[in-house]
Amino acid sequence: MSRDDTQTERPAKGATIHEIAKAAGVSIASVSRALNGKPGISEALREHILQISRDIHYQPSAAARALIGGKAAVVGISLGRQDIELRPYYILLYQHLTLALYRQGMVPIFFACDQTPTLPERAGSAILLSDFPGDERPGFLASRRIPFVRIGPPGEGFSVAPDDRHGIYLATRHLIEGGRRRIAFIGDELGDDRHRLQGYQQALAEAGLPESLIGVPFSYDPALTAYRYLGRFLQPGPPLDGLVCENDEFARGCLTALEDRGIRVPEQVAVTGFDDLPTLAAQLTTVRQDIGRLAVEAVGLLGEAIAGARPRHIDLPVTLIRRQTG
Amino acid sequence: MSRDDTQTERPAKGATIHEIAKAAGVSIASVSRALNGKPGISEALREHILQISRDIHYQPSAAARALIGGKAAVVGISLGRQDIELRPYYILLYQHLTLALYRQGMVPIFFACDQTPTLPERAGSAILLSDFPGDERPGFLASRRIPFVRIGPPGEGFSVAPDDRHGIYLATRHLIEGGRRRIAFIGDELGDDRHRLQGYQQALAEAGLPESLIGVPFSYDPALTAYRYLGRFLQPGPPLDGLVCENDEFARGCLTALEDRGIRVPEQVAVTGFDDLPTLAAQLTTVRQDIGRLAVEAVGLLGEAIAGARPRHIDLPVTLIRRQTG
DNA sequence: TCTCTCATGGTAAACGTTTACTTTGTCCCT
DNA sequence: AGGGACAAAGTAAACGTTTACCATGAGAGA
Repeated sequence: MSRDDTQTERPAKGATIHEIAKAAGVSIASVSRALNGKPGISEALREHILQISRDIHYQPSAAARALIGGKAAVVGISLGRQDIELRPYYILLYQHLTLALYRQGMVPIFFACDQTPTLPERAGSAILLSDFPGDERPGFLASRRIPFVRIGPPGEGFSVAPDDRHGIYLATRHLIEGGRRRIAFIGDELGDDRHRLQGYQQALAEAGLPESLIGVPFSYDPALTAYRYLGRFLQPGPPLDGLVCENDEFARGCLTALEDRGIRVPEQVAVTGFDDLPTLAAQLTTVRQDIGRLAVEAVGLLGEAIAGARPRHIDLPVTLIRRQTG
Repeated sequence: MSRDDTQTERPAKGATIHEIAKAAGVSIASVSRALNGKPGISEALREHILQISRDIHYQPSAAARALIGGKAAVVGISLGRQDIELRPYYILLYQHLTLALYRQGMVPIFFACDQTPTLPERAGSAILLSDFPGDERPGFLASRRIPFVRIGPPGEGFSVAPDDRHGIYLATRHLIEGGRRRIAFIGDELGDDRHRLQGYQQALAEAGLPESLIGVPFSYDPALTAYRYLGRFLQPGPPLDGLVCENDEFARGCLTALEDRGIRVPEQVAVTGFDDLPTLAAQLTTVRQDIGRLAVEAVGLLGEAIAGARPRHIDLPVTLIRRQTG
């Protein structure tokens, strides 16, 4: 949770199922059926009700649902690769998702990636985190007809993601405009961040500069890994003057490695991160993404998925935050 | 969430206010009044009702309370020190707490340490994580008459914690029994883990061995910090044959540092951790604590605190897990 | 044309509390 | 002794859903 987040512990009072019913001129039972994608209602009426509920910003009451004990309110959150599912970025995302779901009257339960096959037993819908190439979860959920939303790049079904590629492009461009000419990219070629590498490549190509990739595998301790990988790279002296890191943790590891070698930042080497995590990015020039918004959009899409709307992707804007390191 | 956790997405159905009423031969209104310390009921009857509710292990449904409109169902989780609140251990704890609370029909919302003064506006009770010496939160909450539970060492009010001291004692004893004689402790003297140092000291004292403390401050990247601190310590060659680490992350950093210097584990140096985090402790000899149980006990105590029972502390058992590193 | 069947939509109960309102009964004052 | 005041306890409504069950009407088979 960002520290200045205005938390609402209950859905704002207002719009109930009864008001939708009144506005639509139907009974509350029909509204409930429409909202939960239950059968026994005509497609036309469902659409009509959905539209009204959108118009009046209807928010289901978590308390009422919990009281009943229905399973519609349970959302499985399927974590991604086991090695990175506890990174600060995901933690923040879990928290925001929890809050966003609660505001919609839903309850999250967490599933490790390899536990996901058991998800349908417990949850009525799902949010998939950090999908990766070859990820079997979307297919699995689709085959079980479980409504779900991916947090990741456009593809089949519902999805939402920050504009990774553009974010890194911005950071790289920023370094280039600052006069840097030997810019390396620190990142993992695999995983759900593969679009970030493309942003780096695009910016360099446009400027006619050579690429230099330092592949750092994700792990439980990204900062330490980056520290060691960069350390090896720096052996012969600094062959570079700019470092575009795929996330803030890599950037922190790089900063520490540079500091331990007496290399001045940003005079000798400029460093940028990605995410703008509150606890990590203190002085870091980085690309900010709005995790709170990401969570809200994901939950919104989930509502659409449950109601059976047409799949779509939402791309979230990112902004370059200039601080001391570049 | 541990991967084999049997999750229940709904609160277990249990005794309700109606059953108490029937057992006591009174109306539910009287039961409610007794339970909430409201006036309009005789002291004798109140006592009687309280006794019965205790006997049948009554747990109020926070969902129902939330429906009515109170904030009784909202539990503020006050995070600890800002620099460590995103560590994997706490993440796991958040997740388990969230689940345990849902099972009681309660909803957690998160407060950063410095946000905690605003907690009473939103939540009816609280769980305090990682209290530290000089922590003002318990006093603050007590003065506002907010029921709360600390996750930490015994003291005033309700609290629950794993037996930190004994766990480290076990690990240290294990190394001593394995023939190690120059055993260092890697940890932060501050924070809520200060009891772990004591366990180390006790074991060494009993064996008549000298202490050697490597102070490593907590931070967003414990593994990297440990790596660097241990690195300095190792300069003149390995002056030690055992490393007792205060947590698994420190241990991982130490293992990496040793590996980078070609020091063999466990032949030359044995290493132990603490927590047994699923993603970190693969081959690590470590002390396991049951985070799921910790969360459940914390929520149970919170129920007692709300009902106005007598404060108590719960000490949770820990076990030594022997793997390859020691 | 009369029923039988379905699809559709409505009615109302249930979930577990809190609380405003009502009833009962006791005690005291005149 | 009659009535007013007050404490103690009960009754029932309300919170916002979900869902089992019932009602309606249209189309179809006879």
